Amino acid sequence: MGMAKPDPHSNSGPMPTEAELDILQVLWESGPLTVREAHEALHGKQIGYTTVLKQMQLMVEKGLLARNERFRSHVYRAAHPRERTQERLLQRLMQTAFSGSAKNLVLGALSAKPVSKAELAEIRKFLQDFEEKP
Amino acid sequence: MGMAKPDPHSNSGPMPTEAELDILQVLWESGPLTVREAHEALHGKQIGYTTVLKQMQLMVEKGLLARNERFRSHVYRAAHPRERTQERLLQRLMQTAFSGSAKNLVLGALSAKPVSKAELAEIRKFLQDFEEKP
DNA sequence: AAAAATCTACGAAAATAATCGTTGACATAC
DNA sequence: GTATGTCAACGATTATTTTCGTAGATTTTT
Repeated sequence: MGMAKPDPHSNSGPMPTEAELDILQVLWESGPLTVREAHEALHGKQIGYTTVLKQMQLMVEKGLLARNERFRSHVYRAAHPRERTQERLLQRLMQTAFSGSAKNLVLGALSAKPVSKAELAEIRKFLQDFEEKP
Repeated sequence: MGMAKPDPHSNSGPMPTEAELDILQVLWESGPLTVREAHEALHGKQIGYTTVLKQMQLMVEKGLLARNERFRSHVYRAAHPRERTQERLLQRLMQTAFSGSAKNLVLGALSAKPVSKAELAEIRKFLQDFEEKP
């Protein structure tokens, strides 16, 4: 029998798409926002206001965002904490591109972009805590 | 002025999609294959033969695969080494989900899946080499 | 050599993602 | 209170991805 692979999809809710991640990103960074505010935060992307609106409405249906309709301008927030979503995306990438190897993913990430000394130190500290309590 | 962000898209060729990665995966692992062989390697996915064929043909057009037509059954191979593609995918994920922070991505990966002691050791060794020559 | 199997090529459908215009409700400014 | 601006809702369009059926060429089996 083969090992059962962890399936990041089957967990609650769908994966965010590329465009959806742009929106989640600003919500994670700024906290709850109206559509207008989110649209402004995304102005670099050259996206129409109604596009962002529609996208955010769909994301509510998908369970990616939650919204408060108490005010005339609805206020949207990410339905899940950043870390949880990041983790699921990593699981998927680990499966689809790294054959499930966390080690290779980590090494790849370290090669993909220069990391500052301070950050390297943090990573090593984390590794240490990690080995101490298995 | 803001920093110019590295754009993993602008590099040569498009990013592989989800289904395309399944195919690349088997080619990276097994070396060059015919469509039939690739299809068999993918039998767990319940995909039709012509689907895989078409997919691989499109991937040649996109520059993701190369093929040798010398034989009746064309032989396909990945156009780029695994590491290169992995790196580009990581760059993208780092941008879209981690605000560009390699450190957070690495820490996330370490949390996302338990890593064996041996692998942790490898990672630490890599980190060490890394700090020595900056 | 006829029949069956195995390929590629091609077209097009189905599914998913991203985009925006228009409308009507409501609010604010005049 | 009429005009102007802002908003959510909805429908539709376009682009991209995934899927497969069918046809025609070539090889293999009988």
